[in-house]
Amino acid sequence: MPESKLDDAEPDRIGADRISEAEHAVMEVLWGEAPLSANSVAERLRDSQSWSLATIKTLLSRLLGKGALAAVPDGRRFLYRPLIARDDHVAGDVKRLVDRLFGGRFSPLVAHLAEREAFSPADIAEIEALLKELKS
Amino acid sequence: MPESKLDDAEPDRIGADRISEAEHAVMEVLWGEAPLSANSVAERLRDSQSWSLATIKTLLSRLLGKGALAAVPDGRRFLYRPLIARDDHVAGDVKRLVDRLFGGRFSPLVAHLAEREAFSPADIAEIEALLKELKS
DNA sequence: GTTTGACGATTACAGTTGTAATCGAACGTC
DNA sequence: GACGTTCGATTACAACTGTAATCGTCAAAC
Repeated sequence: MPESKLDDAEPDRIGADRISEAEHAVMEVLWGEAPLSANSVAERLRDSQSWSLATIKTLLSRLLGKGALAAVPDGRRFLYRPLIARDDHVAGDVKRLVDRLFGGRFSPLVAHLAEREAFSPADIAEIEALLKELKS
Repeated sequence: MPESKLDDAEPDRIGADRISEAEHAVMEVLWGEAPLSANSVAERLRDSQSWSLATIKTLLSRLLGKGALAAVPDGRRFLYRPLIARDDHVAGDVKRLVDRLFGGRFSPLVAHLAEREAFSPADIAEIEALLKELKS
């Protein structure tokens, strides 16, 4: 039998692994600016988190292991760069939540938001504009 | 100083603990029908999950520990009943996701959904109806 | 009344996550 | 060229999760 195309049957495709919350914070930095050294990532995180440099390096390693990052050598260190698009990752997370909480349907999520008064009038206007564009 | 109103400063309020994915499946059953014995919960889950009864009992215990369930004695066993409202739990989960992925703002989430073509025309109509009601 | 089930409680155990300390190799400094 | 510094890599370790097996006890059936 001929070798499969790298399409669906391959479970270890890029970005397949889950990204944890702490890891996400690291990805967020690199989605904003890349490639960066471990130190630079740490600098960018200094305000929002109080992690030791060691912790951040652990997270970078794990993200490498998960295939979420690439590391290109730069002298004796590495520069890290995201391998997965932020948008794809976000879509996956949102989908998992919607599957779990809303039976896989998206509009009940919006209904939920509406009911819980999460929308300001400005939000509503914004969303209506979005929808209008979708319809056109 | 007078005791705080049970408002924001109290971290160990009901439902404070995170509910994991497997636990959520159990809660889902009990949100649909309660109180139920461990066995009944297992029956309701037999289709969707392939967990041993022991596993489900573990999950029930953990949910008890987290304060998400109450167990009322019924003869020599217990009947379990949710202590947290599904809607509140969902709201918490959604909020965490929105905080993590969309800077805490909800409309970007809707924008994301719109961009990723998650909405059918029927969805769009539904959401527009929702928004119209919100404005009224 | 002793065996057999049915229950909850306790214990198990590997994988993930949060959070690091430590190790070993290379680099720059004096 | 020995010495501290700087990296990544390895190891650590507790909490949480997924997934059970086992234990002790009470009740039902003989």
